[in-house]
Amino acid sequence: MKGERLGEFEELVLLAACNLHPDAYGVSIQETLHTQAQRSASLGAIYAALDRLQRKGYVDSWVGGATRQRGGRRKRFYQVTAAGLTALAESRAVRERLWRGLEDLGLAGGLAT
Amino acid sequence: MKGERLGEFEELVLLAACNLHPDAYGVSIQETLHTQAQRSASLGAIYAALDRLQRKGYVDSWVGGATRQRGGRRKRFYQVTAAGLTALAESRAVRERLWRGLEDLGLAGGLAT
DNA sequence: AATCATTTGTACTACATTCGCGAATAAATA
DNA sequence: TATTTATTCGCGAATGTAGTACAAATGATT
Repeated sequence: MKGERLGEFEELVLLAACNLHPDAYGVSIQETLHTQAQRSASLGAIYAALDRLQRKGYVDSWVGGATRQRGGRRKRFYQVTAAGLTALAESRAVRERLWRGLEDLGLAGGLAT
Repeated sequence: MKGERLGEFEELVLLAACNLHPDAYGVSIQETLHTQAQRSASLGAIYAALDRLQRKGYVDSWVGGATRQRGGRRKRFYQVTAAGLTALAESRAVRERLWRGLEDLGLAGGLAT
C-alpha cells in the first residue's frame, strides 16, 4: 500500500469529522464544511473521501441505530483514529514550517522584486 | 476553466517557491521540498505542478540567462503572484479555523470516547 | 574552431489516485 | 406504499507521480 497521503479535500473532511465528534456522518460533515470552511461539496464527494480515509486507516465507522425521526435511513458515523490525528498534525506541521520560513524572510506583505 | 483550487502538492510547491524567492526553479524547489518538507518528489511532478499553477495565475515564469557553471541548460525561474499568495493565505486560514475548533473542544491529546 | 562528451535543467508521456457530481439505491416511519 | 433521510455507485475531470526524452550550456578532444 502506498496511499497514505492526505489529499486537500480529505484533509478538510478529516478536520470536520474531528470537529463534529462524536456526531460525524455524511450530512453533518457537509454542513460543517459549508459553514466553517465556505466549501460546498456534494454528498457523493464526501462519502468518497470518507471511503478513502477509512481505507487509509484514518477513520473508523459504524452504523448507528434508528431514530424517532419521520423517515430516514440509519446513519453511518465516523470517528477519526489516532493515525488520522497524526497525519493531520504532520501535514499541518510541514506547512507551518514553510510559512515560518516566509515570515523570516519578511514577505508578509507580498513578494518584493 | 473551473480549476482555481490548490491541490495538496501544488500548495507545497507554491510555498517552496515563496521561500526560495527570487531563486525558485525546478531543481531548487525539489531540494527545498526535500529538506524543508521531508517530501521527495520527482522533477516531472514538480514541473507538472508548476504548469498548473501558472495556468491558474498563481505563478509567473521566465527563463534566466546562462551562467558560468560547467554545463547546464538555462533555468526557468518562477515567482509567486499576488493571487498565489492570496490563495495560499486563504487555504491556510480555512484550516486554521478548523483547528481552532478542535482546540476549543479540548481534543489536543486525542479523541475521547 | 568544430565537434563531442558531460552536465544541468526542462518538457513530454503515460498511468494511478483523488475529486466531485448526479443518479440510483436503501431503510426508516407515518 | 408514499415520503423522508441517508448512503452507495458510476463516471468524467483534475491532480499526483515516475520515467524518459529532449535541450542547451561548457570543457575537452582533435
